[in-house]
Amino acid sequence: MAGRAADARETMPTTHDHRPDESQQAPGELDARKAAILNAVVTEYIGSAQPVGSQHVVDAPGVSVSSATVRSDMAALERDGFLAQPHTSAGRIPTDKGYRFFVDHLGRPGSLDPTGRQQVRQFFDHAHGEIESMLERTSGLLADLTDCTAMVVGPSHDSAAIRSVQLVGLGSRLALVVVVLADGAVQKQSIELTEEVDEVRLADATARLASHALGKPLTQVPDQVVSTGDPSTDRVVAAAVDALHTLGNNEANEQLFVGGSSRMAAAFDAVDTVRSVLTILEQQLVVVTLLRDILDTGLTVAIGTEHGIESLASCAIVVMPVSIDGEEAGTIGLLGPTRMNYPLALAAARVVGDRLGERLSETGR
Amino acid sequence: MAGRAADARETMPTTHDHRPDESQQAPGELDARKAAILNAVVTEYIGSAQPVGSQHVVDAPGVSVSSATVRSDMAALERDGFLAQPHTSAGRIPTDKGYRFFVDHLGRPGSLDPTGRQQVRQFFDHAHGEIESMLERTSGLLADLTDCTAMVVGPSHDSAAIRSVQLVGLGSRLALVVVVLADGAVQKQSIELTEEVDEVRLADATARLASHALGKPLTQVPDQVVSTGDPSTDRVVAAAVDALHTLGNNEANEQLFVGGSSRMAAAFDAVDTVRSVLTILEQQLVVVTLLRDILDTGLTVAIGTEHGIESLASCAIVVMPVSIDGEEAGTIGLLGPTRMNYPLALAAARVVGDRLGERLSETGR
DNA sequence: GGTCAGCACTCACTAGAGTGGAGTGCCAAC
DNA sequence: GTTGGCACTCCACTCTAGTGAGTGCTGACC
Repeated sequence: MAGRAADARETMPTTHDHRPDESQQAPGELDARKAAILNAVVTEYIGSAQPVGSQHVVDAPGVSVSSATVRSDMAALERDGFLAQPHTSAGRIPTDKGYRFFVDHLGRPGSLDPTGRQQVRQFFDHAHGEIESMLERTSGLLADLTDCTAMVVGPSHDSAAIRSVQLVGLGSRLALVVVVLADGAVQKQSIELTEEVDEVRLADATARLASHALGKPLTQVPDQVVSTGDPSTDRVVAAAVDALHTLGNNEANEQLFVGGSSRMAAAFDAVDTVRSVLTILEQQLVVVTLLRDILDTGLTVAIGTEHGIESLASCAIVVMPVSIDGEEAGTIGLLGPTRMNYPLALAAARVVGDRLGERLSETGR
Repeated sequence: MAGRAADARETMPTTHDHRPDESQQAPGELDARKAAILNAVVTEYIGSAQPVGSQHVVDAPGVSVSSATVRSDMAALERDGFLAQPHTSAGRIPTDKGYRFFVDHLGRPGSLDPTGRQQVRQFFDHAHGEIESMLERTSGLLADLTDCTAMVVGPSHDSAAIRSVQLVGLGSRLALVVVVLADGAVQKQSIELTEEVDEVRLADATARLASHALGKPLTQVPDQVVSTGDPSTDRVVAAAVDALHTLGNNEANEQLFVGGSSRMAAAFDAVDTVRSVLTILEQQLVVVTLLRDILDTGLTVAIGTEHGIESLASCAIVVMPVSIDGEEAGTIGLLGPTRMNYPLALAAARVVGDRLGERLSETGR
């Protein structure tokens, strides 16, 4: 049998020879029919989660050949790493590379179905409340639309100017620095005082702090403050400036909202996988970094091992930046199994991202 | 065979007759040995998740009888609803009623193991930062200690007096009401203005608002405000007072932090159960209400269907109020399968709850 | 040379039969 | 009331076909 296989392979090189002529009319490195077959396999597998056999593919558009021919093409696709077989005599399932090709060349841009569009419209028509609760609910919306777990990262406040700063006494030696930024964010940081400070001094300190910090982003508040003349007040101001820097350098600066994490449980049937994915989702910093990394590499979709996180090897992530007035400010992410519905997820992320951006720029500043 | 069973039952009533004499020295409604057997079954089942046979119980403390006698007692416990059999010729597993008896009468108060105590001590020694992040991390600690999902509800701000109130302009017709409460909480609410308002008027409005609202809890700020003399400023103040009421009546007043939700995936092997439990956990309001309901009924532990939520029928919940200076302010909850380790969970909740309360009363006011 | 019907083959999945063992309930005896 | 003994139950496991969806190969056709 080994002999036969070898014979067969000798007649095969033709598969490679024919590429130059056909690759022109086909996307990427695959001829049109192979692309169509890959498309059909991915599409069906996304729907059924079952290995796809050659018979299921013959009726797909662009594939008007017999199942035998499809089989031969599928074998070629497998050799090239686009498809895989769970075991001999089973159908094919797409590999990460197969999904990648699908996303890059095949999946039509796709748009939301009318129900989805309606849902989005309704959501943003009735959107109200503070930005945090809106982002929270947006994550829920996205999860509903795509049946994926949705991650929404709030705008970074790095460049937002301080609009107001105030010192509020809370106890004899405890005060709160409350900052309002130009984008409407409110942040607080408590400071312990080395001595008791009365209301008048706090007011003085607030005034000095304001004249010193107003209009600058948190990170760019200068260290050196002109003295108020009163050393005790000066110490309070210094502590408050420190607090502002702490806030500015806070790495949990961007808030993360995760919606629909329960959908990961439906996506996999191995409880272990579910657990490890949920463990990742619990780590805010990891998730935020992950999304940023993907964006930084210029990707919109990260499939399987393309992002570095091992526990998410059977997942795909769709990311979409949210921009306010052209400026990048926040990120949307969708997490699902590698066999997620990419066209839908991409469409949903795009639409919701755009609308969210518009919405935020209306109210935000 | 049916005949035999009937015969057997005729000789059985003795099981009931003997109760009056023995129930004195035994807790609840069970004689000492049955209680010991139940104890052993629950304890072993919590550890192994496997039905427990009579043989596994004979060596347990308080059970110095043969397996045959144990079987007869187990049969009685089953008749009384404390144990159940997955099928004939299988061991017994505790019913909800069995767990209830265990929790009420058997499980020794129990304390954390040294490692756990160490962990708690370390945590609170190094605890720092704002209350929100501390509660968040507390939920993580609890999850680590108990291997359950932990829920931490922050203090209610219902009775906290307003310590500072301020209006900050954000755009031509947009302003932010920023409130600092006596417990250190900062809340914000944006208000849309019907007309453009300059900084001077905002300052006037802030001053009036302060003299009007300072020292009162959010919900008790009076509607009627003394006029500033300027109708435009008055309108701003009115809108701000409205905003304060909105904040005060916000039902999401108490923040919820959920930690270790991934542990639910490890607790059940049915993916469906995991999904439905996670779905509940996503609904903040439901969870907060649930915890409050359980506390209100005077329970510390709610097992199976004792709380009303159907999707949590295979779960148990441990709740523990957190008090600051004797005043109830927050709740700790632990969610696990009904076969969770109750003594451990109770001990952990108590210790962490106490320490958290102390900690909050130190810094909070 | 690509396409295709035909064919032999592979292998997960299912159903049924058989077996071992953990567990039960009952009973007669102590 | 307790106990050892005994018959019985039924899950869990293994083994054995049998089935069917799927494959790869081949030789013939256009």
